[in-house]
Amino acid sequence: MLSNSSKYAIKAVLYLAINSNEEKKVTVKDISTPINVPQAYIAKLLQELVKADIISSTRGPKGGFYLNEVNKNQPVINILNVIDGEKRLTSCMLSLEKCKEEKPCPLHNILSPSRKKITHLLHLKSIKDLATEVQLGNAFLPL
Amino acid sequence: MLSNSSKYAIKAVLYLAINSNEEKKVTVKDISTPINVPQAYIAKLLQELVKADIISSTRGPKGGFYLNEVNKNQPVINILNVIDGEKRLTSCMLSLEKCKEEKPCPLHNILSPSRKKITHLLHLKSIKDLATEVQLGNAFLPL
DNA sequence: AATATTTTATGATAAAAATCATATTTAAGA
DNA sequence: TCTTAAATATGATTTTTATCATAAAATATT
Repeated sequence: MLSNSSKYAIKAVLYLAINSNEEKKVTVKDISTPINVPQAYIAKLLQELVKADIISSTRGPKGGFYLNEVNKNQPVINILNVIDGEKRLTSCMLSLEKCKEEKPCPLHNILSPSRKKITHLLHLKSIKDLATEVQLGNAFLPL
Repeated sequence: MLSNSSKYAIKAVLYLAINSNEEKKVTVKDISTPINVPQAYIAKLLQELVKADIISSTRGPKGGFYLNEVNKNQPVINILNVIDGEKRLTSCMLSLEKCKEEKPCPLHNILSPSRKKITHLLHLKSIKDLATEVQLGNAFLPL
């Protein structure tokens, strides 16, 4: 459903949402262990996320990654769009170029409502929303 | 969402559902062009599907691939389970080993109902059901 | 029985995704 | 201003997925 990369990215962003802010930055080393993703790999993903303005960073000593208020209020789908591309969740399930509402493939008719609901929810929910669920104990991020 | 292989497999099986039966078999050559999948690739997939009893075949002259009544009445999800494995659509969206209903990840809570609906519908709908939609003109299989 | 046509079994190659490694740049603090 | 700690840029390697190729086995037809 999602690529490994975007799963890692979501975990990292949620970790930052919960454990960082402008005053308390997190280094790539300190994020890699708790989210259980190889350091060199997550480093690369974090760089992409910074470039796309999903997360923030500063270099040098006392530097690191963090989420500011704007970052936190972004919809979760932004992460997926940057890492996996916009089409991953919305393109035709049979990869038919001409599959449209008016000319749907056989799977389209059946599954389109559920798929739309998924992308809608990912637009609706912000990074902060998910982080709050974790902080309230309604959701978990084990290894 | 689905692998290339399972997309191809679904297209091939639907093609057979519409264009074959015990008396009218279809060769790998005759299926590859209309579904727009490389011949050598679809050949391999068809072999897997035969082995898993999703489709039927006979060798030699006048041989080919076809769907019998049992084949046609199988749920569509059988194709996906054979080609992509059962976990592709059901495993945790963050690949957390311990993500369960009682200990859900943040995406789980939000998206689980929609995901369950998708797998439920794929269980519910048979290959014949989808083929019928195409034959009635309610769905299409363009390139 | 011989031949031709088809699937089947097996594996080679190419492309993409995932993973690892490191030199360069930036900024804080002594 | 020097040193150190951090991100950034870049690219190499490995693994997985997708694609291609072909010899062997089976079966219908002559």
